[in-house]
Amino acid sequence: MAQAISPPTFKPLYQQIKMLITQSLISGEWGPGEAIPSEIELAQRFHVSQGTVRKAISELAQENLLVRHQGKGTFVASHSEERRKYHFLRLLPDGGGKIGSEGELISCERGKADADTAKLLEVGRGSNLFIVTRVMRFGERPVMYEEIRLPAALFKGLAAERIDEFHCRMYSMFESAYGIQILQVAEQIKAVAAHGEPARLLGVPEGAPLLSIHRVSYTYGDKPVEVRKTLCNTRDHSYVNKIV
Amino acid sequence: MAQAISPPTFKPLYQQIKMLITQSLISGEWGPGEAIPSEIELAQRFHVSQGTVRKAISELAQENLLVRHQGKGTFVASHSEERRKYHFLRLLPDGGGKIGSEGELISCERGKADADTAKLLEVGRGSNLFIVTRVMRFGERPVMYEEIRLPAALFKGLAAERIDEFHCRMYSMFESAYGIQILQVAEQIKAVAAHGEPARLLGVPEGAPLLSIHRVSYTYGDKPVEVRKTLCNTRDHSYVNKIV
DNA sequence: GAGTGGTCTAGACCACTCA
DNA sequence: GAGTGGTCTAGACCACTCA
Repeated sequence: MAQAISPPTFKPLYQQIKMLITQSLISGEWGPGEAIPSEIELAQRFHVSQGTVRKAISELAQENLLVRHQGKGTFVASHSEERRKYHFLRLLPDGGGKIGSEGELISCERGKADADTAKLLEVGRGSNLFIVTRVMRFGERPVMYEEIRLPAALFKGLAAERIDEFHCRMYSMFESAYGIQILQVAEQIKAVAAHGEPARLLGVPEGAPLLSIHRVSYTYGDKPVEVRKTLCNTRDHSYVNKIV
Repeated sequence: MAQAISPPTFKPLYQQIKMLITQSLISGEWGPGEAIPSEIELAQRFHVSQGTVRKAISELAQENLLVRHQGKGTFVASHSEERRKYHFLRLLPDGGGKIGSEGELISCERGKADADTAKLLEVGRGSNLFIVTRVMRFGERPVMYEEIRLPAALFKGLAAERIDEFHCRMYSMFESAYGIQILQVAEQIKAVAAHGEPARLLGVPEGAPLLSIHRVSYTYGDKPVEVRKTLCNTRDHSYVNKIV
């Protein structure tokens, strides 16, 4: 580990360390919320300097795989942390104020992947899926209608009861019940006209404008694990985004 | 500079260096696209080690104020760089493919700030504004209708000709003609029903769903300098967003 | 070959946490 | 007071650019 090979395969040491730490995260050597070994211990384990470990950890912290706390240690990121709980929810009430969402499970069914979904989830066409449908309320009003598609192979034995229990904190449930960490989501947003069942559940007339969000969620190694289609009534809420 | 004051006002050295470099950027000591002094020179100027300067520069590069090029030097970010040109445009064609937008100036008028705009731009209510209206086309079709409000105090002598010449590369024009660097934008997105002039210009029927984007743009020191309201026809385009 | 930023080390000292 | 991550230094060597 002390030397890196040169010409075509030059990879900085700290990136190799980054990959080794990531491997340990994937293998579950340290679970969500747990502390990883100190920088000094890791430096000894990998036979590099503390500075090199630090650089690797800093990048992993920036990518939200790890969380550093001065004086305490470095911890595996978890969706049960407060700062992470609504991290992927960008729909906020216009008045400002807190979110405090609750929801209602509509259904949890088995299904097959159509061509589009199969491609997005990188599974075979016709693969088994769970399809979860729910409505989220902020305050009194229903605001979001969601259809969530999950590969059955990764979510073995997913039951409506489990969904119902956890469905407001779905990514926490993915983490604790299936060991799946959502790290990144990619969204495509459009304005569409309301119709049918979703319109009825959201309490808006046919043809009313709704925000449509198509999301693909990724875990370690950019592996897709969820496809989610959301329809939002943006009368009193907005999707907020900051571009830097 | 060698020592930092302790108890209540502890600020790391590299953050003080960061602020000094930012001051030089604001004052225009180095213009957009120009090289700043090398790390070694800056270390000598500020009487700190190269590592401390490096840490300051790294953060500024991450915030897109600077761009580093190994072997060449560190440069002031500019909107004429290829990587920055469409940085704040998140509406992309669904098929993939290139953007290549062109547009058409509808009007460039003087106006007064209403209460909302004044608050967002942090200017007095009733302050002078320029209000630019335009339609952007991607390919043949009109896709976005935009109303852009700019404080007249910052954009002295803004003329319709200048807008027309540059209006597809507005932030490049802000930079070169007015020395204003857009560094960050905050957006609020809703689905709304089309009506009136914008509907006509976008060629959609009354009531058709459109994506509404309210943007506030910020320059150095989080100073707001632009309010922009956009209506998008998302039939063949989507607003894309990646959350990490 | 000279100059730039990028990596890596070893070591000092600091701020913070917890017992 | 012991242990953690955070800052800062000085110095070596590397990859890359350009003339």
